[in-house]
Amino acid sequence: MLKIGELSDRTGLSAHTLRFYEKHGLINASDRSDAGYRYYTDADVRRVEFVKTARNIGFSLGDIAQLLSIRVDKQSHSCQDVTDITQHKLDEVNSKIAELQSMQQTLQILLDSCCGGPENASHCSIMEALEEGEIRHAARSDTF
Amino acid sequence: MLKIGELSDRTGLSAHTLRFYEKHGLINASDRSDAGYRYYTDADVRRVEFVKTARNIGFSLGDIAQLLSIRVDKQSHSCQDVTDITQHKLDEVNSKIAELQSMQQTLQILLDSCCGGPENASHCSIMEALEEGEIRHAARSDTF
DNA sequence: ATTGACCTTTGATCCAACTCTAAGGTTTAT
DNA sequence: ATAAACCTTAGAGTTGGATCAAAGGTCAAT
Repeated sequence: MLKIGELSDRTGLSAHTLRFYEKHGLINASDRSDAGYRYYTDADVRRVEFVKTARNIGFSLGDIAQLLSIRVDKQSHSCQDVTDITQHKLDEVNSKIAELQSMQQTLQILLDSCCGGPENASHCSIMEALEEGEIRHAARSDTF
Repeated sequence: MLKIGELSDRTGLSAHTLRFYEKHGLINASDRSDAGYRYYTDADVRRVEFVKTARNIGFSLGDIAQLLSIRVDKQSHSCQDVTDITQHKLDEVNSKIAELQSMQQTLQILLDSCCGGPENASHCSIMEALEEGEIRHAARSDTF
């Protein structure tokens, strides 16, 4: 049985983060000491590693909660349940990429249009473009 | 002279947002009524439009503050000052894209590996991959 | 003069995913 | 027995960009 600090060492997640995940229902200590110390089993370690892997891929904590609920009862869930979550995430990622690529293009065009030199900015074409408006029609949501 | 609601109508930014931008030093009313009502000039409208354009491109409010300080005294700034900000933003966007593309690849591989059908998830290859760990080594920062 | 639309301010709330603090209790090794 | 290193909790703070609420003041038209 591991204490939280040992689980932290083993997984690379801080004790703070482990408690935070517990508060959000992702993990749980299998046992507690009389004084309330959390004690973790190997199964708990595997669960935390699962969470870590999913988080590294980019799943949100909400997604991970869903994946975990499938994990504990695989019999009652289908592969489609799993691919639905995965596909949804992929859709999110793809639309984010599209948005960023639109920004990227705009920024590159601006950079290409400007000398970037030590001349004063009175006739800087980037500043003029910003003044003009009408630079792009791409969607903007919450990027940065 | 426009009141804040009229400026809001004209720019499409809410009065809330305009006050918020003021609080963060991006804009300012040219005048105030005795009662404290904000009054805006055409020059103020142009400044707000500048902010809007820059924000649409993806610049942060901090970036925009820098661009605005160049805008009010172009003589004292060089094109390089402007391209520095723009290049920095482009770098940010590019690294974000790279990160998302890495997620995209991983998610696509997962999806390709799974039947996605109504079979129960006991041998779902996505679940197995998450269980295994060792899926990817890409950087993760704050995506989503 | 009264209605209704507008305006003012400060400060709270939201999102995600942590990250940290304060104030204290426990365990372990010497 | 005491000190170091650990653990506990509730709750606040962080980031960025808004968005809203409360409680009240003002303005234009009737």
